[in-house]
Amino acid sequence: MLVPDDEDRIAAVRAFNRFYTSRLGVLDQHLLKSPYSLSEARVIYELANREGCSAKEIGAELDLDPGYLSRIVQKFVDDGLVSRKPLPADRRQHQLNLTAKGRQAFAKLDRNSHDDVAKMMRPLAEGEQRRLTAAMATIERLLEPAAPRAAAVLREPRPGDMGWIVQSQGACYAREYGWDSSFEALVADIVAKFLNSFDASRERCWIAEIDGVPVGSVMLVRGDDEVAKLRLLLVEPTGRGQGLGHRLVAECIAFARACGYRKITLWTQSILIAARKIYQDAGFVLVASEPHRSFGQSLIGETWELKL
Amino acid sequence: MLVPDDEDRIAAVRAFNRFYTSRLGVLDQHLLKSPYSLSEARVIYELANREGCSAKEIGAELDLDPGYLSRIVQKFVDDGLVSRKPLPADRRQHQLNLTAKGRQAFAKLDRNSHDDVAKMMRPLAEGEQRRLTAAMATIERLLEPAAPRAAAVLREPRPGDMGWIVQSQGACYAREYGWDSSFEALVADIVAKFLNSFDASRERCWIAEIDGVPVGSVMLVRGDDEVAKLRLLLVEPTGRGQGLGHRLVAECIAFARACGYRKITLWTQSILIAARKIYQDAGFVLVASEPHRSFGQSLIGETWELKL
DNA sequence: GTCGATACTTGCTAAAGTCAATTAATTGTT
DNA sequence: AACAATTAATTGACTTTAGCAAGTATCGAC
Repeated sequence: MLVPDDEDRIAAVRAFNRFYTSRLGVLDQHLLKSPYSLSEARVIYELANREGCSAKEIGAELDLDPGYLSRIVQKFVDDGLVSRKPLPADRRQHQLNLTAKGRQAFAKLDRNSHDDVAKMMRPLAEGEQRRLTAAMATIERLLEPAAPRAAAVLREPRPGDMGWIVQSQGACYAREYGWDSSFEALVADIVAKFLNSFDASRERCWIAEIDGVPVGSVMLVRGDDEVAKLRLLLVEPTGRGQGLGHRLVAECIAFARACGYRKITLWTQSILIAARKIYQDAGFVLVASEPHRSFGQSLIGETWELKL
Repeated sequence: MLVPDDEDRIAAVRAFNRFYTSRLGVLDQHLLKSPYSLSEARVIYELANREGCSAKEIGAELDLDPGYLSRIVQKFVDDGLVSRKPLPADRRQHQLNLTAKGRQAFAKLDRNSHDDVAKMMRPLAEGEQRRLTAAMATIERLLEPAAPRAAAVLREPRPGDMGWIVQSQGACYAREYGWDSSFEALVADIVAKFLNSFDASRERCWIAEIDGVPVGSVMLVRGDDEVAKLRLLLVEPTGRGQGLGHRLVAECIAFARACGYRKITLWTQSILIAARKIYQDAGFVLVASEPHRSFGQSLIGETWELKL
């Protein structure tokens, strides 16, 4: 069943399609002045990028009517852009290749297309260009069913990531549970302390990232020599549903074991169901629970432990 | 001059254009089975989304030949999809509107297009859909020449914004000046204190935002009853060059005046040329300067003051 | 060899789009 | 107010683009 959010996203995609249709139309305008139609240009492009392919291949790739394509190829042969030699293996097919003249024609089309795109990108600063291509790569990866989905990666924090943690925690818990700014302050305090008294041999932070965009985090910090604390576990909505929370916690546990801690503790709230489940699955057990009033809400705080 | 990186990005954009061309082609296939051509469908879409517009507007929007468009409209009128009534203000033009039948035709096209997009998105998890639409929004924002730089607005902070300040400061100063994480820690500390002991009557923070995306910030906090401190002024690269820094500082000064402070002080570094200029322009004067070693760098700290 | 499928070709046609000339109304100029 | 220039829309003549269907040669399986 579709919910309003789904509808919003569909509408957004359709708006983008309209936007990009006209954008591509603008870019194709150069072709109107060339002696080739859009289909012809696409055929030339395919020919330039495949050595000695058959008409069939091109037709399949560009989804062109075989009759229409046949005539296009015919015309190219007549104009001396394409050479056609019979394929010994199958004499119904021909091996098509661009001639020198054909490659020249391609080079011209290619240069025009290149320049058009370059012109479109010129007003953008380098950072903006990067964001543009990153966004395009994201779209391609998501919509290309053949391509593997972008895997989330866990990595060490980089400059700005601690701030990102504060931001995502502050925004998420305010949005989803109505917590007030004292929570964001608490998180800021935690990350400040982490940065200030960071002990690389016994403490660590991981950022989960998809397509170069952070979507989750967790921290393991020293309590005392025996006890580590797991803190600030969060996966943003965009990263949910692929086991990232589990991976982050698993990473913490593995690291804690390697460090020689005997126990991991953590403090969480009863209403955070998803997090609770992750802790449970990882072997944590609930050892204490008490109501408190914080972050503008009445909550039930819970302490969980995992013996290593 | 183009460097290899630029070329890579251009190639990436062109690859995306080819990819999305064929993707849009697939989506438009439904139209082949409808009684309307792509252009006709686009005209119907425009008519459905503008009340009583003229042929001229549509032609401009869709970049259609006036003769061709005239015939399309003619056909729609003949088929009873569109009503045409003369525009009193200019009798060369006509006001075009979809009739009930026309709206029905639109509804059908719209539904088909909607369903196609919905089908395309179905295999994606919710998080993936979010990333898809976010990526599309990024592309639109970057490429839309009409609103390339939407006007920046200054607003009060919202949940997550304090974290954003930490993130942007941490990332910017690391990238641009090589400052280490102790700086990000300092910022986290400052925002934590701000949130914890915030005095709404005498303290304030502003976020500069373009298109809903934060690009800058500043804070005015209480030193003592007479002296306010200006802190954490920053405009991200994407927001620079439009006087946002000046606006943020001006906002602080106005607020400080209204609060009855006698003086604003601030601490900055000699290497931050852009910020220095902003303070100078606003009337601040340099009152002290001393070298120090912080954030992994050798810096010259400066204290500036503005008497109110 | 026969049969069905495949790779293309050819003839025919319709749809889609362009161009130039025309009309009618509006705007700007002196 | 008269006149030229411009604009919105229309019309006729035309080309290009595209798609279908029937036809030909070849291939692969039995």
